[in-house]
Amino acid sequence: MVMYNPFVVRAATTTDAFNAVAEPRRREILDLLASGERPVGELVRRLGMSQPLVSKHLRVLREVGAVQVRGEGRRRLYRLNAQALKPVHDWVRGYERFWAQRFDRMDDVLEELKREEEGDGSDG
Amino acid sequence: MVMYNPFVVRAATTTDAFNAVAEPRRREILDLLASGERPVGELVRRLGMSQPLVSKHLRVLREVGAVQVRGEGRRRLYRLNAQALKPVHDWVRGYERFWAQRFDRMDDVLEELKREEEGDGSDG
DNA sequence: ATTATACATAACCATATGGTTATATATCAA
DNA sequence: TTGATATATAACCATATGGTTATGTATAAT
Repeated sequence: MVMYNPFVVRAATTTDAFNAVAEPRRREILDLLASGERPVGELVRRLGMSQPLVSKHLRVLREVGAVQVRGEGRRRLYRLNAQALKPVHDWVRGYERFWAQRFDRMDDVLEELKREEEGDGSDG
Repeated sequence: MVMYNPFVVRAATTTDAFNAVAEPRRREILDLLASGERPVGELVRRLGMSQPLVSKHLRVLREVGAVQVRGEGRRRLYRLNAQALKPVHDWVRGYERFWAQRFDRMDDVLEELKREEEGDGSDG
């Protein structure tokens, strides 16, 4: 009879690449930085979010290493550090075979289609 | 002078594959289901989490389509539906080139190593 | 020295989240 | 019918999160 401690220190969730990337606006930021180093102000303008919000998201991204900063005058230039996203890539790549498989095994494809047609009927 | 509405209906965050996958225990569940259909009880035993918690996570996974259920007697058999993870795969794949590049451009590799050595020094 | 710009932080708020315990519901066994 | 098993839900709680409006801090411009 295992006891499940309540409220035990919850592992901070924003502290890994998966969570950093879970937030759509952060993905937007990364997508923008993918084309090159950018100052905060430009992100603000191009993404249409408030400056503090952009800064907050950038902080999260910085903390997981997905971006790096460099000060230039009064501006801060952020650049992508894609290495930090590799864990996500690696993990999800493990599932590649599942959608590749569909083209290998015809009967699975048919089963799949049949199921999709029926709907899963599992809600409620 | 754009006004940023406060507290405008926040897009439910658990409602897409990215967020479903951001939670480590949900990844564990998926990883387990990758090897085949499993009843809830087995997930509970193998993962050592409480039954209600597993059910809750399964619900989230179900809602984003990452798993599907099938009732068999009093048990509910869950199986992976990896298709739902494809958006994550597709997105992160866009960044592949960044770590592939490291082997193409030697000077970038060296720069990268130097930076890693120094730490990013961007905190505070 | 003063003002303006660019950005980061702080303080705050409503809501979402992960977890718990207790309970309801459906099936199987006696 | 009664009881046990398997799972889902409800109710609840502490904390994390995304967002806001100030405000602080460093650099540039006057």
